[in-house]
Amino acid sequence: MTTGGRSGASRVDGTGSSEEHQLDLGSCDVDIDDTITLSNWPLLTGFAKLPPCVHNELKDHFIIAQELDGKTVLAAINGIMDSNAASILKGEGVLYKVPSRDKKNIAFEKSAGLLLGRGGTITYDLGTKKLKKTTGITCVLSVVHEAVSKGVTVTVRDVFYRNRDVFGSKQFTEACIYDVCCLLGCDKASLNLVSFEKGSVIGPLKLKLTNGEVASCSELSGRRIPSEKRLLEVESFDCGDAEFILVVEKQSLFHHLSQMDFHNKQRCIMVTGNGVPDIATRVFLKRLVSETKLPHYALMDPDPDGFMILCVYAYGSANLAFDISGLAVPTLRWLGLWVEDLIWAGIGVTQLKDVTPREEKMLSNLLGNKNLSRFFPRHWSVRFQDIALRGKKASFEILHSKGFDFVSKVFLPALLNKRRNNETVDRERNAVTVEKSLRNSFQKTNRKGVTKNDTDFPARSDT
DNA sequence: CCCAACCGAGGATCTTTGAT
DNA sequence: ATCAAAGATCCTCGGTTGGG
Repeated sequence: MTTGGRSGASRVDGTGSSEEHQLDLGSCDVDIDDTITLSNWPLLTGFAKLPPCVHNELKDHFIIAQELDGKTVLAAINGIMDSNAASILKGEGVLYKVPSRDKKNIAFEKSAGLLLGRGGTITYDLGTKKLKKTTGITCVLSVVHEAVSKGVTVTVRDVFYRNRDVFGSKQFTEACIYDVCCLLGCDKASLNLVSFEKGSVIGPLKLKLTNGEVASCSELSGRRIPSEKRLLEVESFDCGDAEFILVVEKQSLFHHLSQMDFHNKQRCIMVTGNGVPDIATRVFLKRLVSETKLPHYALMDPDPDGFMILCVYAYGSANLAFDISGLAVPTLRWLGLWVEDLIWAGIGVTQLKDVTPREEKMLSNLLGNKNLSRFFPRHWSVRFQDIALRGKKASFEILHSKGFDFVSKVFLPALLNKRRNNETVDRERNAVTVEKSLRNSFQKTNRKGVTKNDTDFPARSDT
């Protein structure tokens, strides 16, 4: 841990609008201007929360969702409803003052990911424009009150179907739920709201539960990552002989690798969120990383969606900026796939696909987000910009043209070795070299108009 | 084909500001 | 005080992933 050197830093103004903010941590012994790594981030029980001193400093300036027990949630809801009842008796209507989740109210803090500022507040009342949201929030509060009182958990879907006419759509239901989280200052799990179990995990990992039972993740097709609420029942992780954690973008690759027994052969714990990860997967990964201290890598396609998903894992999402209960993993390393890996594997650049207008926009937004992009490792920026400039994307599926077991038996083991050997190399210099070699290879390819088959890629050992 | 998660874009609507 | 333009905010829609 490092101290100080920040005493003169300007403080966040509380409006949530400061882009170049730095926090004065005073006596706090974690300098949050440095990347908080696993070695300087104290281990905590339960969810991998921020260190208390950092949490205390941030909570004055940002909305930080906390785990609340049922009693506190009920008391908060009762308080809000009492206040509304008094307001109605006075002839005024129902109203909620909710911290604005608008993107302009979101700042980026390196140690925690994206954060929701305390500055903006939206008042939802019975006016024509706000009526729908006000009704929606009331319905969510009603369902949550009942669920917490009875000690049962409900899904977003349950909330939607109970008041279908009010909500109209699932997206709107979700927005109302997130507003209630901001209103009460807690996470979704504290409201006894659970999501569909979306993520999966496989590998030599055992989950030790609070009731003494042990759940193994080494089964053939892996194990569903439990909801945030049920994750509380996991007391500790036993990672056995695992050497690293591998985050896989999509289910197809996860399924393929697990079928090929990749996790056992490479001694790794594989996690997937099936595309954009849900909250449970992000909480699970954060906790796994914090408690096992294993190196952690991400396998994402070199396309705008892959970049977006990578950023959601590493920095969090704007939509859930209020909930930083272990959602961002800023220490995540992008293992691949990179375009030069395809060339290395003997795949021609002519096989790359065009980036669609939607993806173009997504990429320019990622790169244009100064709040976030200045924290990208340089080699990420180079590769993001490269895709944007070239207008071409790739995916792991291209590698299947080399045979179905090529990825798991030849390509990924070679890629892991390559990256491990490069880990000590100056990454900045590496990125520049990569940039130059990419330009050269593509220029050659364009000149010749044919596929370029270089490389130092190892010959297949099997056929 | 519909569902469940997530995301961003953009049109619609409301509010604020400034000119007259 | 009125009106138009600009800015802010809300919310629907459509995109990704995968499952049943």
